[in-house]
Amino acid sequence: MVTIKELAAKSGFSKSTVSRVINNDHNVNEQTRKKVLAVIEEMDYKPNIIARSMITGSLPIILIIVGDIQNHYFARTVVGIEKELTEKNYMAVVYNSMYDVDKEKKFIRMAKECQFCGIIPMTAVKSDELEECLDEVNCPIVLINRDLRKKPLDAVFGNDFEASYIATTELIKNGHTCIAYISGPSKISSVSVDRENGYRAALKDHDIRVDESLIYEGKLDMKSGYEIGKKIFKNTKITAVSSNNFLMALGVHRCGKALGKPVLTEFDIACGETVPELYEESGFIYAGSDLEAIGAKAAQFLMKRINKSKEPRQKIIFSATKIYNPKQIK
Amino acid sequence: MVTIKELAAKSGFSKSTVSRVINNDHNVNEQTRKKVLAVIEEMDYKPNIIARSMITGSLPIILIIVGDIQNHYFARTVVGIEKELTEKNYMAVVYNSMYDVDKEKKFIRMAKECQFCGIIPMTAVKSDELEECLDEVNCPIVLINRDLRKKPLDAVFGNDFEASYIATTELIKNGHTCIAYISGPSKISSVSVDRENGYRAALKDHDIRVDESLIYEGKLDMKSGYEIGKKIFKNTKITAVSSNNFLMALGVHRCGKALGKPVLTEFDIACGETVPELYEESGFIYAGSDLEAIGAKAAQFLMKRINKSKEPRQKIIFSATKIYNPKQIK
DNA sequence: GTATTTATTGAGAACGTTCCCAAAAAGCTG
DNA sequence: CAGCTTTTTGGGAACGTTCTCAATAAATAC
Repeated sequence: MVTIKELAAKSGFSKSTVSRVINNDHNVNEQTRKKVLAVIEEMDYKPNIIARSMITGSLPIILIIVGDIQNHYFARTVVGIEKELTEKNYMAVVYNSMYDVDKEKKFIRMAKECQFCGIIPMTAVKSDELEECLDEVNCPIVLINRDLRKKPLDAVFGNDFEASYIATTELIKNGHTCIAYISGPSKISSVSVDRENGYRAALKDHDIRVDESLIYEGKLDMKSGYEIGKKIFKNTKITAVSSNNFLMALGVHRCGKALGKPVLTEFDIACGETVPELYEESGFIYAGSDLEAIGAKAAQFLMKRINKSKEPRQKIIFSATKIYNPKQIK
Repeated sequence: MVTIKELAAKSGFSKSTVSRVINNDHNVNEQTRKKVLAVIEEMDYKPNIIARSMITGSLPIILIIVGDIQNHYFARTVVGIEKELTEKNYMAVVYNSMYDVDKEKKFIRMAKECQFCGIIPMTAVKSDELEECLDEVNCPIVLINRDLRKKPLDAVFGNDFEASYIATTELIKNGHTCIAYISGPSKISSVSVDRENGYRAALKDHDIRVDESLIYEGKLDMKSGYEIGKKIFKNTKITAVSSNNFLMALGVHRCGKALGKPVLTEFDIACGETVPELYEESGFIYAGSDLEAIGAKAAQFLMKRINKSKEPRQKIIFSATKIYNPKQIK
């Protein structure tokens, strides 16, 4: 590999001058700059990233921690982050914690040891331990759909209240009045609380009484949706379900099919987040924020901090713009 | 951060000796080793990866190129690779080429510039350009489900013939005799050829004549499956489809539902690869190799090469062990 | 007891950059 | 043209490792 030293020898200038040209420092004569640039071109010089990182003390790599990359929610957001990073010549290492707090802590420590230049922890659960762990880290951090109690950090959010409100409203538009709700575990994340409130508000705004017995608390996974489905289908008054998330909605769908119910035809199922690409036109009703856009924004925030921006802490909320209801098309 | 220099000062030995202890070089007195290790423990020393990479000339990071990380085929394999790497303190950067050869070339060059220590190119298409590009790279490369014409490299394969053979046989077990097939573009990859041969062999072995008019060539995506579905459902003799891949199978399913056909109940759909986790018990018949295992094996191969193994080039084929047919359970 | 080997340690270069500071060259002021 | 500032350049340290080679200490051989 060609080094600065060789460029210096070939061009007749010193290492320092060549370095200045490379980092386009303005303290260099226009003539010299041209000559050096010509040599760079000629020798096909590429800077040694490791050597550069040796000086700066960090690699142009950021760590993204996700619960499970096979979950579309994380996958899409990561795609958004990476598109943004690649453009700016940064890279990302993605780690799956499989929703294990200890693993997440391990990854965060690793990011420090590996001298990554930033972290986007899309960590699974709220935890004081995790907050402490993030406190020890000295590189920039940007949060997605999460706030920390103590540390004020840049954060990007989807509008979960709105998403659930819209999804539920679509059910009402389709003529449903007896709509069950499957909530998430409210203690863990504010997302679940917001979505449930969206459901409640949608009913109220359409003069439908909220029946607490129609609200079931699930565990966010498909199995949980399946089990709750069994209860829901016993109550023949219910003609539709609004679910906190897609996986539980899918569970209800599976359950309904197993029981021979007219799911996705007469019996509608909605959820307050976008669905995986493969399910996009499969009949589920959904509303959610643009995950790729959220990821991209988070990456932008992070890069600003990496470049030592002193702007006050920012927080952005993305509206729920991805809406789908097959019965209301055309 | 604690450095070797500080360890040296504190322990009373030289940088060199401390370095030897860290890399457990045997040329060091047992007493000294213990003392130094105690200091390392006490000061919570962590080696500086960048400085180390400066010497070795490469980062402990490998590049994985995939067509699209949102495709379960890639996602699962990547999970397998990463599990293996993380254990050995290596990291992975994953890039989505979105099936664009130019992007893939760009990524390969980048891996070289960034001095990554290995590449697993799960590249989309066969291409001479790409082969040339890989030729220029000097770090170890391991292939998955692909062979290069010129360069003999370690490679890991799924058994595609077998997978398609099994999937088709399951359809026959379910009582079907008039089974259409959706092939992939045969010019691009040997995978498509193998799977088609699996279909043909399954029919022959069960004394069913292969009717060439029942074989449709698709483009691997859902839309393509949907379009072919239209043709298939016109022919009322056909009672089942065996598809090259899952996405086209899903397309047929969508088409069938739109046309009001009894898909996944009377009309069976099978494919010669595993399906995304969310579709695992949705009614599709499938057979395929364990993608995580394939990924893990590829990572092992790669790490052997990184550690300068001089073993002859290896090639492993994973049998199609993941089989699902809802009608043949119990 | 001297010579030779072996085990253990240390000094210092090297990796390819960036950064600080000083030197040289050029331009300006009076 | 002396004295000043500004522009442009170069020398060399620094980053934290590993690696080579030499030096010392200990052990063995004769």
